[in-house]
Amino acid sequence: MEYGEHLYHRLGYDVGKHEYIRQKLRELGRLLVCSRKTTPLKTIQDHVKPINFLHVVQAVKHVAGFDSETNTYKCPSLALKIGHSLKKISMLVESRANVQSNYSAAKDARTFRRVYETRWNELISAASLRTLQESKWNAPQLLPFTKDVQTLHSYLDVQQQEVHSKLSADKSPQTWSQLAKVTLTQVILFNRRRAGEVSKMPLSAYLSQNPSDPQEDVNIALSELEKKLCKYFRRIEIRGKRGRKVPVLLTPAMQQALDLLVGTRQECGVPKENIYLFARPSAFTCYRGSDCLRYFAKACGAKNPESLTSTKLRKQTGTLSQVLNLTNTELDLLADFLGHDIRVHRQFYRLPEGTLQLAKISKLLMALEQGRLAEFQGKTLDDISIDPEEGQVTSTQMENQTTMRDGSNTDEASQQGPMTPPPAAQPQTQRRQKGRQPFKKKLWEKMEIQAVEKHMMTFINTCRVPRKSDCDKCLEMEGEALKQRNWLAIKFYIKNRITALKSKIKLDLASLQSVRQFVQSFKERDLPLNILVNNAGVMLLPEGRTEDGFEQHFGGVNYLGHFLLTWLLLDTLKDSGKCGYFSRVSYSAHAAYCHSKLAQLWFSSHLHQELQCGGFPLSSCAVDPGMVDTALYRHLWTPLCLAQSTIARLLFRTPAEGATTVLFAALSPALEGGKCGGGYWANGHREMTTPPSFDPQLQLSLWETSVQLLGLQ
DNA sequence: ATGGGCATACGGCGATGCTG
DNA sequence: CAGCATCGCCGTATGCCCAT
Repeated sequence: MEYGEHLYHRLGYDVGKHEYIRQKLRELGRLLVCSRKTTPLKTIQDHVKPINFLHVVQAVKHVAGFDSETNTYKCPSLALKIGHSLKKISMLVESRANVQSNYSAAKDARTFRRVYETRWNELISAASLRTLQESKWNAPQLLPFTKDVQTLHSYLDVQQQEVHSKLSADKSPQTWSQLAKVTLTQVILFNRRRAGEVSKMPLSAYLSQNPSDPQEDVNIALSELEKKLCKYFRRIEIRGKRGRKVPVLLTPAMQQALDLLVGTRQECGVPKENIYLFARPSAFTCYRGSDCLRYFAKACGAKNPESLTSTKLRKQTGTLSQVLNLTNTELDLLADFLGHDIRVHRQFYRLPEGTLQLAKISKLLMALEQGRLAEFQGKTLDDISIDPEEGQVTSTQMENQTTMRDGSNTDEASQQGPMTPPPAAQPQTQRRQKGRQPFKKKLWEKMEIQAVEKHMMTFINTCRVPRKSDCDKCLEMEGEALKQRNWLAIKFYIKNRITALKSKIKLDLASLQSVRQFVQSFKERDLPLNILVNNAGVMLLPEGRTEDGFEQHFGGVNYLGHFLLTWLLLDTLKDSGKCGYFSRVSYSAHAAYCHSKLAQLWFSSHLHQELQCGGFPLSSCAVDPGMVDTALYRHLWTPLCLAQSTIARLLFRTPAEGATTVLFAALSPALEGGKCGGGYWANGHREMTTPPSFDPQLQLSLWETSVQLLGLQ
């Protein structure tokens, strides 16, 4: 209940949002019902206690129809939404407990949230999101045929004229509603607005529209062309998503129809109290745009009416195909461009959606025109303002029409906010190139660096970029020293430190010097080392020697490099207590590769024995990840490469699968204490290897040879 | 009534620009 | 060139709303 109240206080001012609140509560209700049936949880409060976390996960999975076999949900979004709600609730519970000085309860709620944050993704959202993704793969987007859209347009035009004259003669509610529906559909289609928004357009919005442009300052910024367009179309503004103002353009034909509709409302039995422009006679509601659109899509005889009703497609093609007589391919091209520019715009300009759409299309059309736009600008202005509605646009007129859309769009765009790019075509593209602001560079003072290091050293050492909250915390604690910086500066500083660090600790196993350097810089950082996975490797390299003069497979990447690395790091490993040393063994017909792997196996085995004798808390084992499809095979010849890429999916394991065995060996508690170490692991369990790999004598001699070759001890 | 879409904010990270 | 600062693109989380 409290949750509902909370929502109500936030959103309750708007009756339209009550449905949203109800919906949230219903979701929780379902969860609760399910929990009571399948788990010991009885109240919603129980759901935000950390002890019950796993029960909650169970219940959510159940209510969302989780299928453990396929790892998918029947309704993934429900699971996600419940998660969000639970998080909110835990916060409410915490604040309530705090107000009541019930600190243990508050702590419980906090703990729950922490558990939630770390585990929810893994247990619930990951699978949900994947389910959602997958369902999208399987449902290819339906694109409407250009022709269908055009059919619909002309059908609507005809209908409108017919019903219009009919209504003029016979003022019956039926005819009125027909005209209302037709016009509604036209408006939606032409403006590619959300059907819901247009349907709910209030009568007052239409009546109060001001034909003379009310915004003088905007007017000045417009070109002649754009001014004319403003006069040609009438624009009214309605409340769209998030209460934003959304413009709706009306063509003269629509205006006529609407005028008639408004004029005959009373005669046709529309109640005065009905506030909607597209009202239902003898009711207080309005027609629903989606219904009308669907109906006319069917009625107009389009080949593919379903795709016409789809929001997405209507959005892009509605206006375009009416104004431009585009062929199918051209339209596809447009869509491509649009798809790309959407993101660019959205991220850079952060425009409200309505504006964005207009700006997007204008930019896209400009790109299409490649600067030819200027030639046509103004020249054919009169043509455009006279009959863009005819629908029969000749090919030579196409550019002109384009100009027109551009004009009207930028008109809208420039009205919406200061962030909108200027209407002119050319500057817009160039601006992006040189868009970077000049900045002042402030050297990081010693004092500042110390202050940051004091708190953020762990981030630097572990190569993790701190989050906003981390940076804020640091700022708070070192407010005095860091008053010149903001959180972003700290983040960037640390990020740069990390990149610098990374470039220093690059490791090339083929170069023994690089290995030594790496170990030195690693030791300087004074970090613990618990697990060492020697996993790099190349195979089927062309004949060659490393810079130290060894054969590539054996001397470099696959064996000696690892040997040296492990040798040098052994101290750190021993200090850090526990260690798994792993060498991978992959099957391969190629001799050199095979031998180097065998060498690793021997080394691994011998190392383990040494470690056991010395009584160190370390173990070492060899792992075969199987034939993993990675860059390991990149040295295969090209034809083989091709074959590999297609066959790979059948034969090889995915990298993730291959990693499983390695991870198992690295993390499994079964390997602690070294009793089980030294073995050879494959497919998640211990396997025996071929006899030569366990010949102690051979192992020892390899060991000694390696030590000699590297000049150790 | 209910599942899903969509916009947005935020965070991560490689690439890249700018300045001393 | 090193070191600071940004950009550009992507993915995830979240809140609101729509379409059926």
